[in-house]
Amino acid sequence: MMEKKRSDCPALPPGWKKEEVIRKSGLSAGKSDVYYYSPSGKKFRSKPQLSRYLGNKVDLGCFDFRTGKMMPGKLQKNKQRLRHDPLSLAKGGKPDLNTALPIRQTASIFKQPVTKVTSHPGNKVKADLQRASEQPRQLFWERRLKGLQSSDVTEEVLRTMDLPKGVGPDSSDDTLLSAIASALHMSSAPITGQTTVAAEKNPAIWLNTSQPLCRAFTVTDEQIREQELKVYQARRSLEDALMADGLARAAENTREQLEGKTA
DNA sequence: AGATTCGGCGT
DNA sequence: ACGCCGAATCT
Repeated sequence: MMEKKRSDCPALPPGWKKEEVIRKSGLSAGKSDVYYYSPSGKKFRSKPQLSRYLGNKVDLGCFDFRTGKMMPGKLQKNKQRLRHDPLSLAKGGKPDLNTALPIRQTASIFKQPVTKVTSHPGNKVKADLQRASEQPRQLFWERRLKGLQSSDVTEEVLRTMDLPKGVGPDSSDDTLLSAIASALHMSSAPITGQTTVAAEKNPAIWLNTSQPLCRAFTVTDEQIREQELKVYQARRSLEDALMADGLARAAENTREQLEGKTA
């Protein structure tokens, strides 16, 4: 069989090969596709894929995927946006070519950028742990959560719960539920709701922004017991499901082994 | 199953 | 016009 021509690629670490194949038929006949092969033989068919794999090893900022050469003067748009609007990367943006900070993969519904710590002695980034909680918040910031809903795997929207009446310009149950969940995520302090009645009359002055926009509530022992029961039951059914799955897998394995021996 | 190949979406 | 990647097709 005819070996494909894979050439060395000087712009990449030793051992990497480049291949160009011409399309033979179809509407795009005559065009070509470029592939790269790692020293271990893995195939790469795009720059983002290559970048993901190489990580910080090689800066592909000015690497031209098609030609396989470094092109001084190819980097600009990505960098400018990064300086001016770092958070846009947290949303949709480009698959950053390893110039962007990673986003913390936590359960919080807010994307939390990782703090880049350098070795500069004078660097005081996050020297005091208070800073995170001292950051100013918008009044009514919960409104941004409006319309967010949780759903299960079948995309059935989960029923919201009955909640104490809201305070402020938006008091729909779904927003309030999100606000409470967020409050639980973002602070280890107790979540009490708004404790001063004044907040209802003039929220702009009396609102406690680290508490969700609802009247103060108290959680009774009875409610705690109900919730404990729910968690217990959920754990039981999960345990059952895992057990059943384990047995099914075991049965499957032994069946395959028997078939292998008799074949 | 894995490799190859072209279509076609998004920019 | 082209990069990128899904998926049909081939081995």
